[in-house]
Amino acid sequence: MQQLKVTLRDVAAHAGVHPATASRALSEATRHQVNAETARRVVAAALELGYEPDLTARTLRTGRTATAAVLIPDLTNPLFPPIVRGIEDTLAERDFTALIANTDNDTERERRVLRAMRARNVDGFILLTAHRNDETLAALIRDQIPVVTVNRTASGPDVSSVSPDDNAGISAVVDHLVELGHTRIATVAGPRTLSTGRARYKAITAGLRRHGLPLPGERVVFARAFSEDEGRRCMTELLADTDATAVVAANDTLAVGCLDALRDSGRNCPKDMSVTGFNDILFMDKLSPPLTTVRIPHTEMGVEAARILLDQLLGRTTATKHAVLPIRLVVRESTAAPRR
Amino acid sequence: MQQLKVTLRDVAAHAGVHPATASRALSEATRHQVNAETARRVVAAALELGYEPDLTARTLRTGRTATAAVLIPDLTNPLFPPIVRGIEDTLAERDFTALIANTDNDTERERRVLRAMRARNVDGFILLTAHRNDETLAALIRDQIPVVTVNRTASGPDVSSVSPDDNAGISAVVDHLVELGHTRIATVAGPRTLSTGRARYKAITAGLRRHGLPLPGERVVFARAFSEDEGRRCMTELLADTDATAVVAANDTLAVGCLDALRDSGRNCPKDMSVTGFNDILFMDKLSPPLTTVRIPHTEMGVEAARILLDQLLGRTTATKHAVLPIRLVVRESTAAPRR
DNA sequence: GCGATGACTGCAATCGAGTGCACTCTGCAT
DNA sequence: ATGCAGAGTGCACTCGATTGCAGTCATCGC
Repeated sequence: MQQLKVTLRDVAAHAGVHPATASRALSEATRHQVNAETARRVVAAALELGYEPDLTARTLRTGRTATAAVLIPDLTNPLFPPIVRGIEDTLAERDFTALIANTDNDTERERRVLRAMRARNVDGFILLTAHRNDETLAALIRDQIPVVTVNRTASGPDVSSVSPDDNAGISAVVDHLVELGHTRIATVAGPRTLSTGRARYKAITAGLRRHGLPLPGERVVFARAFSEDEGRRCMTELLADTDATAVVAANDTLAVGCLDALRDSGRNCPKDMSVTGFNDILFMDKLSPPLTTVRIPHTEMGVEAARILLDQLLGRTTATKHAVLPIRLVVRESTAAPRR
Repeated sequence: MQQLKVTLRDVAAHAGVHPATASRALSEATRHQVNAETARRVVAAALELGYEPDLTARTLRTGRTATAAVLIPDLTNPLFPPIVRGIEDTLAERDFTALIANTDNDTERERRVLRAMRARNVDGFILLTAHRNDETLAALIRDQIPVVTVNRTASGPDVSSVSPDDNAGISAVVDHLVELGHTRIATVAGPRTLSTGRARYKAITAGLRRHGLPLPGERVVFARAFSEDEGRRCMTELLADTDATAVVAANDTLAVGCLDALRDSGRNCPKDMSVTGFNDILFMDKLSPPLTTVRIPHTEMGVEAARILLDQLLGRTTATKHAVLPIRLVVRESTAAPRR
């Protein structure tokens, strides 16, 4: 008959020592303060009783929770689950837990989440929600709480970050389209308040310039969010008045909306218009047509972010680190040579 | 200059009362024990200082964490994120938090997760991982910890559950196919160790029988897992020797694999073979062809599960409850009348 | 005028683990 | 023999909020 809750005192009693001694014997760091034979007895007793230290009590005493908060815009967006898994699995290796919260890009909600997380004494934060002037981020830095941003970065403060190589990705896309013979290339750009939106937009202008190609204003539409609806709206707007033969969307979700708009307008992709995405989220290979896009290492990004955070939490380093992970162009059937 | 950590003693001092009084004044349930004017002063002080009670300390004392563990097979499976969001949002309304963990359908991993969760003193569990003889579930029930299973159920013990109406869903699918003129209907069934696999398989045999149609052994293949690979394998196996004109897959993921296998074999869906899925996960409307499937109320399932758990945790009831949520057949383009 | 009732409030213990400090005891050097 | 170092333990307090119990004080009834 296993007891419902085995406490340190139980273990100590069972081993015939004081709880303090038992505590020291059970912790790797303090074991040397205890006689080897005593330590052995305590460990044996702990094992026999099935002792699991109460994390709550430990936290109250030490102030550390072995927990990291993960703030994401919306778990339902297929970009995030693989990243979150990478984070969770990596944290778990060190017996850390992730607390996930969705902000829906809503400032008010984000504030609430932040308070809730801090009331829970989380040790650090992983933000997939950073925007250009991020008050959450600023608050964390002010209070010296370890943070890592993933995918998106913020301007200003020096914070560890993990992001895909936006520049290389967009460059590859542009090169690919130019190689196919496109010269009139348009873009559905992401929101300028998000680093991914800005970085990719800049990369497009740079990429086209490199090939001596222009990007006139009428070939650029900025989405107000990374959503299918916005993709559809932007594409429709472009279609109203453009001679472009290809559209570079700032991410897959926008690209999916673009494909919808093309279909609705009776146009064919890729015959009438090539479309590209970014991220290569789930099922992009199953669309009609399968989407040419830029594959980013989703899980790896999560893994790397968790590693960086753990390095800070375990005190192995305090230096900020910026990881830029390699991408790969995945050519599928949404891109083809322009008609004539 | 805000203090880094405002404690109850600070609030008490600021209001000129004892911490015990402050505690009582701040809790809805004990406020009546305190003089109204005193309570007002305490509340004002708390507000002014920006006091947030330390959840860790509260937990240590009360044994309640306001936390629910959510065990899912794999967050990366698009079926789960919407359910999890429903859970999280509903828990948040009562200031509860969800702790999410992935088990990958691996017993060993599940055991580890269970221990970790219990060390964290979670108040209750929501299991999306239940299988027929579930030892995790059994352990929780033995220790009288509140549990709700979602999507899948377990055999045996009486546990609260939330599931889609598998029976009605498959019935609707069968009716739809029969109406289109199909008489030779095959199935890629789910694993028999999972309730969803069994229930839907039974529903198919029942549905066909209702129409006086047979389901001979050569028209049934059981998948070993709900994966695309298994869908592909099962469909290939069926194609080797069948005169069926339609395939009912036990869920969308299997159906996606079926579509792949059909394409690989040079066949056309729906002309050569109709295919149906179950769940209507993300992007099923964007496949080629868009998948006819059964839409289940993902988010609602999560919401309902969280509600049931909260009812138990807040002591509003101890009765188990079985919610079966309504489904809706979504006819798209992967089903059509059989060729001739 | 005195006891009783009840409304408030404070005291002190508690939850379980961790840790600074002090104490004991052994072994060794002077 | 005395002193000292150092290993090993135990004591007691801490973390912050909650709560059973007891104490204070005012009010009311008789």
